[in-house]
Amino acid sequence: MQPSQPGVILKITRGGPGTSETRVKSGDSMAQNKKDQKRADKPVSLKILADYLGLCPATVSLVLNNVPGRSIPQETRERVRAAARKFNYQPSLLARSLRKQRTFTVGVLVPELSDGYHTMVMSGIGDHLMQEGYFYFSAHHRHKPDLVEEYPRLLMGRGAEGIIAIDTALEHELAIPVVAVAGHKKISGVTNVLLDHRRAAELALRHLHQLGHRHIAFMRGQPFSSDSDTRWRSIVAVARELNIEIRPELTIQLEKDLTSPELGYPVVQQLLQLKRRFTALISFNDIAAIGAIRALRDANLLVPDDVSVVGFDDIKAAAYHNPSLTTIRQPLHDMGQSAARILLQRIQGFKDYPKECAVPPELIIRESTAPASGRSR
Amino acid sequence: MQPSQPGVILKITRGGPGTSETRVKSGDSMAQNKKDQKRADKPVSLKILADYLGLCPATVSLVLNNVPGRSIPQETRERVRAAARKFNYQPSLLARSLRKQRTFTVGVLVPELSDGYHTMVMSGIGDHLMQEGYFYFSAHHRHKPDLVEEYPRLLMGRGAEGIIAIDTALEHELAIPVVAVAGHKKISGVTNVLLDHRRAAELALRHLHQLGHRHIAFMRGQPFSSDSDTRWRSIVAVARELNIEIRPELTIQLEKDLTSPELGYPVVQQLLQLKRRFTALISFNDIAAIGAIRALRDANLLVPDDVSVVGFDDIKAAAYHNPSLTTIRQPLHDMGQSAARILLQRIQGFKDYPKECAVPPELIIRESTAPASGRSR
DNA sequence: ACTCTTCAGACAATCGTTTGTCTAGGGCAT
DNA sequence: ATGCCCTAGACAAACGATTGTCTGAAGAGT
Repeated sequence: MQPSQPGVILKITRGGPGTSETRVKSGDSMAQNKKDQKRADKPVSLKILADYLGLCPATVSLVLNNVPGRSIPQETRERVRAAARKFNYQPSLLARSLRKQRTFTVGVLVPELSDGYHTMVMSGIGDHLMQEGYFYFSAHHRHKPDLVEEYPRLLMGRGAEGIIAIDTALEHELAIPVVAVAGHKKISGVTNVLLDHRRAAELALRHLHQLGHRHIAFMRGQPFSSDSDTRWRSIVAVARELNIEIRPELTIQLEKDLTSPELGYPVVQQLLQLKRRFTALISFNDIAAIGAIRALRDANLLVPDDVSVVGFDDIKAAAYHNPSLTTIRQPLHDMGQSAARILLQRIQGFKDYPKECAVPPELIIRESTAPASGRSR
Repeated sequence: MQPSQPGVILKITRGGPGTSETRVKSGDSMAQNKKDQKRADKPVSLKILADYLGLCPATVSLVLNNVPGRSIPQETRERVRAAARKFNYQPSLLARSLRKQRTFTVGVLVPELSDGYHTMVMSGIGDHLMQEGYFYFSAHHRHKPDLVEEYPRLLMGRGAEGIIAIDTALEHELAIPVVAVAGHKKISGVTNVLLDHRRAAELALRHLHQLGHRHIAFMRGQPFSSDSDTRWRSIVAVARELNIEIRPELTIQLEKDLTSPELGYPVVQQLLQLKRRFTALISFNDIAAIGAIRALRDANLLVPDDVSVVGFDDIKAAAYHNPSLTTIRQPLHDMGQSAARILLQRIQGFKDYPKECAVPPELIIRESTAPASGRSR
């Protein structure tokens, strides 16, 4: 039994055979009698606990970790556990990591923290990692190449056992497993989790084509966005098959590094100034689509009556925008989870990991698309 | 000069007086002659570097850290630095942290990873922390009390030197500095960064009052949301001063734990079924406001013609919604930055930290509010 | 009474750094 | 030639945990 001893932190309960000093850590003068250990100057370590119990740190460690194959009587085990509870002992993951060469930590590289796309992926990642007992550092780089280069190194220095890179242009192989979400470059040691863009292009173009749209404007993503290129090439390929013409003068290009709808507004304004006829617009993503719709509306064009708009991603706002967005859903949360799952498998030494994991998109039809009316510009 | 030696990793360049073994780490059999150390089984440590240089680890550490007051000739310094570069030496922050008892790591506690409010605060936090050379663990708890209790302990075990809690109901004091964003409970050792809710209520109510609204519906936040209570009390107080009546039958209460506009939709639907006249709605936040607007529209009510809606937060979607939202802006990014700044000050031992840091809200007038027309319900 | 097992736990090395102290040797002045 | 100081590093002890090996004592068996 361990009666609580207010005012005294360390006390040898039973003198051990060898070490029977009442060693009191230097920090713990008797001035420390405020409360039990509330204002803990330092968290209590294994050694402190061991001294208190009259045992050696190793033994305490064995008990608390339930190491099998060690003979320690039940009574002692309980004494140890009681003391651990009493002092609210929390093992130092730092020390443990150093010793075991395992940190249960990964690094997550992301361009931006407050963007819908990235945060939905991150929530999938976070869910899986926390569930599996891992923690993660997130580092945002805003597409700055020097940071993209530097952060993986720093993360490794902090013990990251693997890295998940979201929409990030990694340049080369790393010494630890890497999973890239929306990564297109083939790099040795990097698993790419990405959308089936071919299928996505089919869904979007077929939908518009079936609605009778023949004059379609296209918005290309920013050069630094990983998906831009692949998505565009898929669109071009599918358009050819469907005999849909892609006109250069109806093709606009995002440039700015924004995560607000402001992204899509000016480019669509410019498009409108050309006065070319089009009845539909395929936007690079939902955020830009919202900006595009605003630009159309400001030009007295109704969506979908005059122009149909298809978004991409299906971020949360898409369903509640006015008009609600027809969009190509990426299962972002799932993609994050898959990325985390694959990464942990690789960390745990699973060799036959996939080099690539393609997930299927889904067409979500809402209000922003309608049959081509013919009266539009 | 250090000619590169492909195929040989460790080589004593100059025999030191005492230790002149060509000690090769067990892992580095001569099978490892693929490339220099690309597929690094293990990152190169100070000891490996020291063996290679014929120095002792301590000396190498002294050089690389530029420790002042140590006499080491320039030539040696350069030799050391060249080797560090060559092997791409990255010090283990783990080991360093253990030794120096400083981790340059903080923990961020957040209910949800993919919510506009939280992520905007996080981006402010992230900006400041990274800029100051800190990394952070984020942990999301979805308002589950056991996780809210557990995560701070785990974070401390991982060496977090401080914690930032966003919209999180902490219960008690911790042994490390804590800054709460939108925390209202007064807890010893916790600095609260919060909005001036009194001022916010004034801005919202005055605005509607000046537009002629007299029948105003109010939406209260979820009980688990930190701001709910304070915000509501401020509204009640200001309403009394302005002689605005708060009718129970026009007061609705959010319950669900959602971060999508779905949050506000059903409660407003229910409100509409009561068929009570109101010309304006003050929403708990922008997300719920978007859902509310959708509910109004589905009931054939126009915003702002029939009902004016005021949001709260000014998330990015607010400006681009249709109609764009009149809202009370919280400087979320700034609040995150302030929280991080205060936390780091406290970690660095700054004693006279504020117990509270109130930031001013701002009224952003957009399209969702208009003069009361009288023709509304 | 003697040996052999087993039990309960101590001991020590280790993970990769940092940092206070110590020393061998060289150069200098006397 | 002697003593002293300085230089350039080595040495060792941490930090807090884990883990393989070792030992003293008690108990069992003959």
